[in-house]
Amino acid sequence: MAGSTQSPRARYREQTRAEIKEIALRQLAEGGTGAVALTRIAKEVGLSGPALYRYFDSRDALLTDLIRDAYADLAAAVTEAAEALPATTSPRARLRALATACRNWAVAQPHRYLLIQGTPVPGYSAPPETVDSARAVLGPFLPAFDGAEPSSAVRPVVTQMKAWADTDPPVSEWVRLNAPAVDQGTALAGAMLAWSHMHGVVGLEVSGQFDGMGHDGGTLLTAQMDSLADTFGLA
Amino acid sequence: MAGSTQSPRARYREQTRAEIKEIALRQLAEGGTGAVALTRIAKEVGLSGPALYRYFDSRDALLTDLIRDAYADLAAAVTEAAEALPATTSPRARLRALATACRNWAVAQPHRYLLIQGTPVPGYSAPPETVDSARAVLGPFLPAFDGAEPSSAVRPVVTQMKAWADTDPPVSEWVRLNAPAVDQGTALAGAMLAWSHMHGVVGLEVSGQFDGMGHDGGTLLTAQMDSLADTFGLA
DNA sequence: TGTACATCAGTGAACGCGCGTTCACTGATGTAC
DNA sequence: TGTACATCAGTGAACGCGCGTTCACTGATGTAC
Repeated sequence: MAGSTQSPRARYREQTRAEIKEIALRQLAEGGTGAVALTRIAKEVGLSGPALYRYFDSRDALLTDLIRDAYADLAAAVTEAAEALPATTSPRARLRALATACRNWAVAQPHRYLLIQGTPVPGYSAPPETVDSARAVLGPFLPAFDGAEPSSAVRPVVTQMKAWADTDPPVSEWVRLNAPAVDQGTALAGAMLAWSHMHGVVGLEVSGQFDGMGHDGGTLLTAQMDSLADTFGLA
Repeated sequence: MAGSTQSPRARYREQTRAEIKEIALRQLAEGGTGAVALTRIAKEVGLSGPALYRYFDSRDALLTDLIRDAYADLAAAVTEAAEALPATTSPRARLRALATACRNWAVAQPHRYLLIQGTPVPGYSAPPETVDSARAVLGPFLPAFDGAEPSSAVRPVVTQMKAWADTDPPVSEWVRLNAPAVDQGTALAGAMLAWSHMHGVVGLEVSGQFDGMGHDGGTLLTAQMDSLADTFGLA
């Protein structure tokens, strides 16, 4: 809607911006953050170097955009997966489905996953909206812990998360919005553990640590989600 | 012993090599892999740029050394922790202790952890001995799964690991050496899961993702190890 | 509908930088007889 | 113990590179009256 009312100039501008980002992503995939170079991007788009500064204030601004996009994209993938679940889906199946959606996204585009979850880009500080995006990714996990009864092993985590929610109103609010009926400490602990499991598997997989092990990250992740469900006494 | 028979020249040489690496590590800590620059290292050691080539064939050779050292160091930390355990230590306590040793090492020197487990260095291919080092880190985890009875959640992983051991003799041999009495699939699955849990927590922690969450990686990791013990029915 | 002006995309030249690496060479330290 | 030679650490100059970014400028596209 906003798109169709755009002036031709603005539309063209958006198009070029998109093309620039696309090439930047390809460079990222090929050689990591350090390989994203304005000069070479310009050459590929068919522009002179300085022209890029009409579209991005600096190299950092471009990277920021890529990071923001990646977060939003991952969040969208998870949200979409959550919305595709029938209302009758068991918590266990929900965990599986969401975690798998995350992993699929990451494995399909490792460079983007590494961009947001990997080694922090040196000298670069993430925009504050990153926190919101991380929440958008994790939000759909929260309601899976409805009626959970955490085992003694994870109870310290529940306690710590409860304390966090109690002292950080936005967090508490976020949990309430996504999972109104669930104990806050339990929901947060569950989501936290799910996140950590996810990153454990995907992080290793994406860094190529499983290569030549005749071994599949999907099996590992599913198993971890299943035992997470067990740990929280979920159906 | 070998050290004391070294000629003065050789000793001096080793000393300079060590100094170079030390500075490289500091650069790594300050600005990531990309910040490791021979030119600046030389200046800090008080040598001219080309002189560094007497000590390392190239920048890549230096990085290789750093990676090898880091692996060896981490492996040593874990091994040491394993040897400090009394013979009567419960499997559960063993898992906790080893995982904590890993985490302590990583948290104390995040840049080195990121060097070996983080985003792969672009254009750099790891030396094959890396596999051995990874095994040295994971080896001490294997005997913890003596007498384990894996829950149904992780049984698919056990099956997959069993298949791996059956088709990869060196792996099978490695498991047998570290945990002769344990079912190979079970031991491998346990170590794999422990590794993944470890990386999940430490990877997020080291990338600063837990900042401002009033929340501690140690609690999370301990909880994960405890539930891993539960999942495998360990005492 | 035409004109005057403002906005915007894009250019080429230039700056300054630090990088990895090669080369021909010097002087000190070790080694063999 | 002395001498001849080989090895090694280190130097300064130089190469070529690509990088991010600034600047003054041109020409096209939009906008207001």
